[in-house]
Parts: sequence; structure tokens; C-alpha cells
Amino acid sequence: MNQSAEEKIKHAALRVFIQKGSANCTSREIAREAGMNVALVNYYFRSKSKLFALIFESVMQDFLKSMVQVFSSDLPIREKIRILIEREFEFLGQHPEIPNFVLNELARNPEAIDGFIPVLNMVNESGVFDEARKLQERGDMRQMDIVQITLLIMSNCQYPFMAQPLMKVIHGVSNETYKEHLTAHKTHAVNMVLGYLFPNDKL
Amino acid sequence: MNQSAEEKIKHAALRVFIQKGSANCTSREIAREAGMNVALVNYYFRSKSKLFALIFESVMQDFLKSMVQVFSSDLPIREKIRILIEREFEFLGQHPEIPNFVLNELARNPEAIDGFIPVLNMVNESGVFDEARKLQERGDMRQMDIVQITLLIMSNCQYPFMAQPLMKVIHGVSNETYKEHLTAHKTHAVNMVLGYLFPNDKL
DNA sequence: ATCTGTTTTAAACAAGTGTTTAATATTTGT
DNA sequence: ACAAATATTAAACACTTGTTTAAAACAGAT
Repeated sequence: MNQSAEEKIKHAALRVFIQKGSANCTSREIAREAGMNVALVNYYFRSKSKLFALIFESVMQDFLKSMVQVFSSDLPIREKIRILIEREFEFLGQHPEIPNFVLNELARNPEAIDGFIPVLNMVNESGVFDEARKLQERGDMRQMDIVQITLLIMSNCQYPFMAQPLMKVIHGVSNETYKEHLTAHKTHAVNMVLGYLFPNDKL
Repeated sequence: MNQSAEEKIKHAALRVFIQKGSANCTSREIAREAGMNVALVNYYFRSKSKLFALIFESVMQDFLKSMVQVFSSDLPIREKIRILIEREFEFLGQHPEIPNFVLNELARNPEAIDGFIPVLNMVNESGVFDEARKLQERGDMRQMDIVQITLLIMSNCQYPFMAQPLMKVIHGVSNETYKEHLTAHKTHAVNMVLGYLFPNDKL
């Protein structure tokens, strides 16, 4: 637990960046959160932007890691998708701010994504996309572009967590009941997506 | 077209706020975008935060207006949902940055939402939620909480636009082809959501 | 204890921030 | 035409920003 100053700063930066975004926070805020001097932030990480790039990359890795793990397994594809969605809900239950953080930073600074193409290629190289194409050729899976399959899955996993503040006030529910809605929603996401992708399956 | 200085500033502020967020932009940037002096921004709107509150509220209104319009109509519910999704895709096609803008600001500053409860109540007062409950009692519609029905619809409409930068690089597609994917996705969203909400319907 | 390199600090820096001021230009009403 | 009100400007204000500097505290080795 007794972590070094460098790691204290990294953890503080992670918290602050995710909660406030890269632009709406200060080096001094990160230092304060870490219980250290401002100058130390730059002593270890050269600049705020370098520190942010570091944090962002590690978040992206976490963000995609569980996906790739499921993809690389050799389960049947229906199971892959089911487990993928369930893992995604579990992961987002512990890190609900990450999708908003990632998508927002990418929207504000689209060039920044170029540095992460290798990370993103993990998804491509996992071979899921090819597998899906084969199933479609056999008529075993609904004919639709891979882009849209990806969208289908990620939309129904990530958006419910991103929209939490909006939903809470629209429907006037508390934090706790919304969490219950989220776990209930997981089942709907699985059933709806699988039902749509494999329309020939029996219920 | 020859709009007043006040309106020029408002339009410039809308553009800048949506593109950069409330925190990562400056009053001078808004003034420059409007072709005016910095002091004028505060002359007309008192402060940057007041200007932002004004812009944000109007964006929220646009954001919810088309939804409420559909809700208040007296079409059968399947048509309401279909038209709602189609309108949402059309609206987001012209303002793809709005969901990210709204959800991000709400995530960063959850207290700010309290000022918009009246706006949000438009949705409640439209009566759709009651209508859906009645259909469920008749067994005409899948039994699931209204919160999750809302989530189902909004996830599949808004997320595809929010994830555009991420999707473009994951699948290596251009702006144009992604737009085509979006219009194709609209059909999938309609069919999947309706198919799941009304499982007894024939295809 | 003294020297070594490393870690930490307080202070300063220039640049940029939101906001205000006081003077100037422009419009408006008479 | 003139005077009152409004619109616009450049300049200044106090403050915060990211970053650097130069000195101090600390560690380990000899």
C-alpha cells in the first residue's frame, strides 16, 4: 500500500482526469489530491499533457482488455457475445465514468487517437470479426455489417452507464434503484442483442 | 441573416461550447469566433457561466423537443417508437455532437441538472410512460421497467453518434462510409427495439 | 562525517484566465 | 441639431494556469 510518490501522483491523476476531464482540472489539483507538491508532477512526468497521455493510454487498455479476452477465447459465438456483454456490465459497474471519459476526450481531440491504433488493433487481431463473417456466410447469423454489430453491442452496454445522470432526473430515481435497473438491463441487453443477431434461434 | 451582436455571440458560443466543452474554451475564443470584443460577451451575458447556462438550456430543449413532439401525438405506440427513433437519427445526423456534449456536462457537473427539471418534466407530462404501462398491463408489450425501455431506445439512437471517433479508427472507415453505416443502423435499431418490445408481433 | 545523486520544496515566471473600467463611437428620441 | 441612451472598444485588474529554477532535505556509499 505504501506506494511511491510517482505512483501516488499517477493514481491521483487517474481519479482527477476521469472525474473532471483533461481540460477542466489543474496540475495543482492533481498534486493536492496526491498530497504532494506541484513541481513533483512535472518532475516525474515532464508535463501535464504527457501525464495525461500516459493515463489515457492505460485507461484505454483497461477499457478494451476484457473485450479482447473474450474475443480470443474459443467459445461458440453466442457465448462469446453473452459473456462479453456480461463482462462489460460488470466492468462498467466498477468504472462507470470510463466510457464518457474516453468518448469525450476522443471527441474533443480526435488526433489523439492515432497514438492508440496499436491498442485498438488488438480487437481486430483477435479474429472475432472474421469469425462473425464466416457465420454470416453460412446464414447462421443475421446479415449486417461488422461495424453495426459492434455498435449494437457497445450501445446497449455503455450508454446505460453514460446516461446515468440524465436518467436519474428524468425518471426521478435514486442511485441505488438505478443500479438495480442496470443489473436488470444486462439481461435485456443480452436477450435483445442475441435475439436480433440470431433470429433463427428458438427462445 | 444580418443578426445582432448579441445573437452573433450566442451562435458563436453554441459552436464553441459544443465543440470544446464549457471548461476547455475561453471567453476570448467565443468573442473571436463571433468577430467581436471580449468585453461584449460580458456586456450582454454578464459572465461566461451565465452564457453557458443559457446555451446549455437551449440545447437541452432541442435535445428533448423532438422526443416530446412524438410522444404527444396520438399515433399507436409502435408507430410512436418507430418515428421517435427515425426522428432521433435525423436530428443527430445534423447535430451529432449534442449527446456527448449534454452527457459530458451532466457527468462533470451533476448539480447543474436541477435547473432543467422543468424541461425534463415535459417528457413525463407527455403521458407516454402511462401509455406504455397500460399496454404492458394488457400483455401487449413486454414487461419491463419504463427506465429500461427509455434506455433501450436512447442507447441505440445516441451511442452510434457518440462513438463515431472510436468506431472510425477501430474499423478503419472514413467519415462518409460511417455516415452510411449510421443510416443503415437506423433500420436495425427500429427493428431490434420493436421486435424486442413486442415479441408477439409477426414479422 | 563527507560526498553523491536523488527527491522534495517554496518561490518565481510568463502567459492566459474571467471580469471590470473608463473612454469612445453609434444609435435613438426629440 | 443636440442630448440621452446604448453599443463597442482598448486597457487594465486580480487571479490562475503550466512550467522552471534554485535551494533544501534526504538517501546511500565510502
